[in-house]
Amino acid sequence: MNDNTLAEQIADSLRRDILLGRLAPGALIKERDSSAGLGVSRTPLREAIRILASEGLVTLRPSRSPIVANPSLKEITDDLVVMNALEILAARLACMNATAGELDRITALHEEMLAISDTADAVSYFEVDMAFHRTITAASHNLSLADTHRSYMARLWRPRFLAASLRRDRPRVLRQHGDIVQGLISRDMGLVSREVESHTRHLVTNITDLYERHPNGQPGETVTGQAAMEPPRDPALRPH
Amino acid sequence: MNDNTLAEQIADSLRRDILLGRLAPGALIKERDSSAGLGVSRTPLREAIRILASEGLVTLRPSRSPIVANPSLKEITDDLVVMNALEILAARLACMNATAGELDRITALHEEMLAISDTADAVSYFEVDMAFHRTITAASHNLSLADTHRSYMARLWRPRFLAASLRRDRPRVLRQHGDIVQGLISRDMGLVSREVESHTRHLVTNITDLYERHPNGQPGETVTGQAAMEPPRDPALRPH
DNA sequence: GCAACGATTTTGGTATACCAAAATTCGACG
DNA sequence: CGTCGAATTTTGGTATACCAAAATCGTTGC
Repeated sequence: MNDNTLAEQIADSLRRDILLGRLAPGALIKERDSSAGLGVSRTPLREAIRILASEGLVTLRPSRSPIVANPSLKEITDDLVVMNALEILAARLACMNATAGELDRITALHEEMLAISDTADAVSYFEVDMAFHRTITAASHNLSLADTHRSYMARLWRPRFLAASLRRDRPRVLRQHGDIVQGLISRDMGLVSREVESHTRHLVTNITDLYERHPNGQPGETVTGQAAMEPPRDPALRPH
Repeated sequence: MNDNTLAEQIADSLRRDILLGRLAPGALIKERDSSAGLGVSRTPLREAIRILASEGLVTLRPSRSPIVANPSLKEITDDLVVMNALEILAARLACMNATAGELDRITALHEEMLAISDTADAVSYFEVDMAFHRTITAASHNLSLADTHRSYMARLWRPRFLAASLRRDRPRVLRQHGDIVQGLISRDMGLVSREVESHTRHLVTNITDLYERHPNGQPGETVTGQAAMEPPRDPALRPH
């Protein structure tokens, strides 16, 4: 059998459907229908739904069908505030704990992002953006922090993706990333804190703008393009 | 039937067993045996185990029995670092957002703690301590932050409880709590940040001491006394 | 017409049965 | 006496069946 359990595969599949907009916010996820649609039984589908609920992508209601989460702007902003604090902490810890190899990987991702910024589509561009932030978090050498941060990244995936699609902002983002890289390499905790904070502040502004243009439901239609879109990995189980 | 689902009740029960030390760190939780022992079927027990795993109290291993988590000192310290950041953020937000009523509740809890500090047993004392910190987090008016913080409180419950049992530290803890209350009331974000940080630093020291005296497994035997011990509520489902 | 009520259907929650890895046991062989 | 390996047992993963709330819809009485 496959190395992953069925429930995890289903969670991955549903997560893609939600994040790419194929499952609209507020849509019902009936256990019988969905499991039949995927050709599996209800048991692993139920488990998958709980996984997604713990990531904030699905809302559980007592004795009622789970629905695709439809967070309000306040909830998204609240999540961003928390993720901001986690990223600042991660960056500061990375200043202290990152190995030379990790700094190289971060630098390489930044340079790749610079290289493709003119030509890449939103999807490929965003993939590198995600990898950049995730690598910094990993360099903190704090597994709990990395897990929690990953969870917030997942639930903020869609708003972040939409914001990253604003091509006019790419120069600023790249400049800030460059400053963060500089701060990490020189192990300047004050600098990285300021830059991460500023980075998030712009993100909040952009997402607020987008949200006010498309108050509820789908800001922008289904994400098309390559199906090889990186589905965020579910939080790794920690083998203590 | 009861208002809570069976899986949640099982999770509550297992959580109490783990946190009070009735289930030793590293102990196997076999699905068949445990479910039979509780007189329920495997399905809700499985779900309960996933809940506890998401709280970090149980470790899942592929195709092997789940075991009670047995975190290393580094993992506990890592968790404390994250919780510290979350508490600082919560306290700063509470400075901005707390209502007068919430500040009153926080003050009342602090005064209750002062009143019972000489007479109370470890369990009752710790209950108030938990409530104090949880109320501050709630006053941040950021639900995600409160949930995430609650999760870290849960997984750090046992080390925190053992540290709080050190009676010699109570005067310092009470003084720091008083400073935090003052900072909140005067909405002085700098003050509360410093005090929360210092609070956590002492906690890390105490837990490190305890851990080095009892490296693995049980530092201190099963918690006895009243069975009415507050079992931490599982993270509330957020009705968006 | 319409509102209140009850039968039917739908749906999540739980129990049970089955399957396939993984662990264990025990005997054959060196 | 030790070691390797196959049969057996144990155990987590999955499918299916059953139950009880909740929602839906049709009916009835006003």
